[in-house]
Amino acid sequence: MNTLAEENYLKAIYKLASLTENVSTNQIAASLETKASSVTDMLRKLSDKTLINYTRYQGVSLTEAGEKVAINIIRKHRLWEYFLVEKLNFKWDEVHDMAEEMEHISSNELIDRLDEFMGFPKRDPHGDPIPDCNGQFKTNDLKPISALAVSAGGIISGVRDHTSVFLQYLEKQGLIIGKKIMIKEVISYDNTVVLQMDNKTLQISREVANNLLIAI
Amino acid sequence: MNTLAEENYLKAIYKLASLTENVSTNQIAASLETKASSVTDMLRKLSDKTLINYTRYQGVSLTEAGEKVAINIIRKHRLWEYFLVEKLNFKWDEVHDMAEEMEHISSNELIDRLDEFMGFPKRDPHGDPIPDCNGQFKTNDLKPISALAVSAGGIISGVRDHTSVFLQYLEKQGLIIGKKIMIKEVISYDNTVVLQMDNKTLQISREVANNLLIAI
DNA sequence: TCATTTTTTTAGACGAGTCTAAAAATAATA
DNA sequence: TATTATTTTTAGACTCGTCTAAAAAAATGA
Ligand SMILES: [Mn+2]
Ligand SMILES: [Mn+2]
Ligand SMILES: [Mn+2]
Ligand SMILES: [Mn+2]
Repeated sequence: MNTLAEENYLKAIYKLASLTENVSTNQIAASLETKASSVTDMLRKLSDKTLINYTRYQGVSLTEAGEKVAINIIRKHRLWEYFLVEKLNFKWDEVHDMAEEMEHISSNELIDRLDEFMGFPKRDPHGDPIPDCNGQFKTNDLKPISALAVSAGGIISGVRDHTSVFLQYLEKQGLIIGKKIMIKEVISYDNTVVLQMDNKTLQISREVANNLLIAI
Repeated sequence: MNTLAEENYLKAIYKLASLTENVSTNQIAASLETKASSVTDMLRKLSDKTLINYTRYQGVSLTEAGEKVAINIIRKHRLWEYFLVEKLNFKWDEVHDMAEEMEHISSNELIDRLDEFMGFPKRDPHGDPIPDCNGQFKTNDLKPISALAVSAGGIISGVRDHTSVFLQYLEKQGLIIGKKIMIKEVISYDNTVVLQMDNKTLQISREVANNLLIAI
């Protein structure tokens, strides 16, 4: 059907499209750690397969067919992550790279049965919604902690950064999904956020606050 | 580490080596449904990586390193097949092609945890032994039914042909792993084998008898 | 043994996916 | 608006894995 490289491009475009309507060549290159010239080549190929809308210098968007493929890859990624954590007892910071490979296992029958085997989970270990077999899922209506005002609060429900080093830091601080937090203060000097959790006070940097998502 | 193509070549060489000591270029080409010239190219590459012993026109054998890689791929293949049948309720004739993809998932930690999750199974759905995490496994001491004399018998314990069409045929005839059979007669005209199973008599062709393995 | 057949290797090409360097188009700014 | 800076595309090359066609080596057998 589609090659591994094509699938990775479609997924990257899908994720970038949630931020900006039309995705640029350079954005894709940065996201896939490749060169703009390589991206241009691939865009022509994906365009020929009518998986993206592409006109030179104009940026790209996914077609309906392309979006369907992208969502299916994300579905696989998140279900495998869930499997690795819930069934094989990996930690949430260990599963992303493995899922990056497993999301390309082609069989849909397999992934549907995996979904059923695990009881149709709704969220992956990082709080991201898992699309169902028709590609439907609730969009995450989450805000970064950095967007909250003082005395506002909520429940930790997702992360923007899936790297092992970030997730391990959160774990160490006890900042895991499901925890309730409240903003006590934002230090104006460097935007450090002081927050309350479990009757404890702790400080997180602006950068961490940007990458930690709260359900309000 | 090794590419997908390299892994498939190593696995093919390993399987062919169980039949003949030194494996020929043409044998590999046939087994992988590719051309002899492609095989020669890959052999040079695998030789450079010291995964095979290769001298021109002489055929190949795996080095210790190459054999280790091959056994690990087979371990992954069989564990995934077991998973698909035992956990996701696929039938034994449905899992081979999926496992062909899954055997290339790289993480050994993952496969070791999968092994543990399933209780360290010793045989895959087709009766083939599953190597443990050190590559150890009992060699299958099985004979094809066609090698048995009249009035000899045993327990169906493996298959030589993993194609869906063959396995479905066996299933339909009730010739599944664990069943006890006994040879009643071999018809000399075409070597059709008449056998007894569950107080029933049934006939199988020479070809089927060649591909159905018995523990004696 | 020597000619013929078979097997294996080499030579040269191709597509996929990538790269660097340079050109073209677009955006920013003086 | 004209010039400069940035972004994007093109041109040409490379690796990987494959192919066909042809040459070389090995096996067969008259
Ligand atoms: Mn992930
Ligand atoms: Mn995730
Ligand atoms: Mn198999
Ligand atoms: Mn098997």
